[in-house]
Order: sequence, then C-alpha cells, then structure tokens
Amino acid sequence: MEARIEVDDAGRRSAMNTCAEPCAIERGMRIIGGKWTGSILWHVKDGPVRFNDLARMIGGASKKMITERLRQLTDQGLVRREVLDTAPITVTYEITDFGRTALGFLDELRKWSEGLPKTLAVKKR
Amino acid sequence: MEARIEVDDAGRRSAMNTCAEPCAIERGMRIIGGKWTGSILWHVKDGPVRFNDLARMIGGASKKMITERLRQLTDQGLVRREVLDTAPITVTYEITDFGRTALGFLDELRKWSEGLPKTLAVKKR
DNA sequence: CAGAATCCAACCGGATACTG
DNA sequence: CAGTATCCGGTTGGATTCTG
Repeated sequence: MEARIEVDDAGRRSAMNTCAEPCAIERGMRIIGGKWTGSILWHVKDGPVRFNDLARMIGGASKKMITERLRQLTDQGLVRREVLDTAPITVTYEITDFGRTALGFLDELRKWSEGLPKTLAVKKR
Repeated sequence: MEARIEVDDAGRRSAMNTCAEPCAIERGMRIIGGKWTGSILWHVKDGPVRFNDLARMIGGASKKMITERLRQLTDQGLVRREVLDTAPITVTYEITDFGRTALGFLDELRKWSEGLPKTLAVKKR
C-alpha cells in the first residue's frame, strides 16, 4: 500500500518499491476473512447466542469450526463469551463494542453479495 | 441469515431453522476473501498495472498466487486483462466497473484494519 | 449442553525451474 | 515479460467419537 508508484505517459503504473508486506486489506482479511468468521460475528451481533444455536444457524459449518472461530474471535476481543451456571451448563456468545466496529464492513459486504448474479462462478472456497 | 429467530425472556436468541447454506456474507467472502484477492483488486483500482509490477507491489505473494487470483478475478468480471502487442509482450490488468462496486467495503476494511492495535493476535492463516 | 480429541483426505500455497 | 509446470510439506476442515 505504501509503494511509491510511477505513472508513465501511457497511464500505466509501476512499482518503485515493495508494498509493506501485509497491506491493511490483507491484515483485515486474516482477522475476519476466515471461513465462517464473518458469518459468526454477524450472528452474534444483536444479542447473546448459545453455542449449539449458533451451530444450527450457520448450518454449513461443523461444531469444530464454530469452536475454533469463536475462540479466535474472543481471543481478539471481537466476541465475549459468557458461561451461565445452569444445569446443564449454558454458554453464550455476544459481540463486543470492538467487534461492532467491524459490522460496517460486513454489512457492506453482505449487501454487495446479495446483489450478485447467481451465475457468478464462485470458488469452492 | 434467513433463520427464524426466537428471543426468550432472558434475551437469548435461538434458531428455529437453519441458515440457507451459504449466507450472503459467506458467499461474498468466497469471492473476495481469498488470500491476496482483496489486495490485488485494490492495486488495480486506479489504472492498468502490468503483471510483474503487481507482483512487486504485493510483495508477499508469489507469482503463482498472483496468476491464480488474477484469473479468478477476470473470470468473475472484476478485473479486465489486456494484452498489448509489444516486444516483449505486455499484459495489463485493470479493475472493471463491476469490480469497482466492491471497492466500497474494501475501503471500509482497510480503514478498519489500519486502526487496529498491532498487538492483535493475527492468525498466520 | 458445550465442547475436546482424533483421524485423515483434500487443498493450499511457496519454491524452483522452465517456456514462448 | 508474463506466465506455466511440477514438486511437496503444511494446513484446513469435515466426520466421527468421546467427555464433564
């Protein structure tokens, strides 16, 4: 992103030096771009949700994935985990204020992809 | 995304049915969330860029990756490839109008992750 | 209920060498 | 220059089984 760019007379651009390794866009993607990460954050955005409910909501994702991504999200402070001392135990997940700062982007993305033609070739992953 | 949700008296939400498999957010991520995909689109957004320059700009990505992601992006119509009949051959890549529709949230993402604390644990991915 | 543990095939992606 | 081809170790993530 910080590469110094030159524009030649034909309008083409060339790099004079290298982009600082992980550009902001790339760094961001590593945080919320993981498989299911965005969906999970989206589903805990308006209130606490229980683990198994989340798993049901996301459907395509295995419990292993849900667990893994939730841990990431809580470690990073985007989601808060709460254990309720019921019997059997209840665990809920909810977005944090910090996590909320990512919702703008996610909503833009959501709107964008909802408007996409179904014919668009989507990579299997 | 379309799951019918119930809220109990404690404010917790539970799923009544399953989210249609690939939610919009997930679908979008599959298109633009691939490793280096966002960065590449970002770097061709204001003018044609040559292949090797792109490779230099992105730095961390191998030519193989650049090639692969560029093909995806052109296949999906987000980027236009142009071959100039020079010697040696010159190939440039440039964002299309359709690709431009993704810049909104990419910029959101960029701004978001630029404001992130460096201490944030980022998955190696 | 909310996970942890294990297994394993599939894919990903870097390195390297080669080509028109 | 702009890729392609091949190799190959590492990671991913689904399926399944087990646990407090």
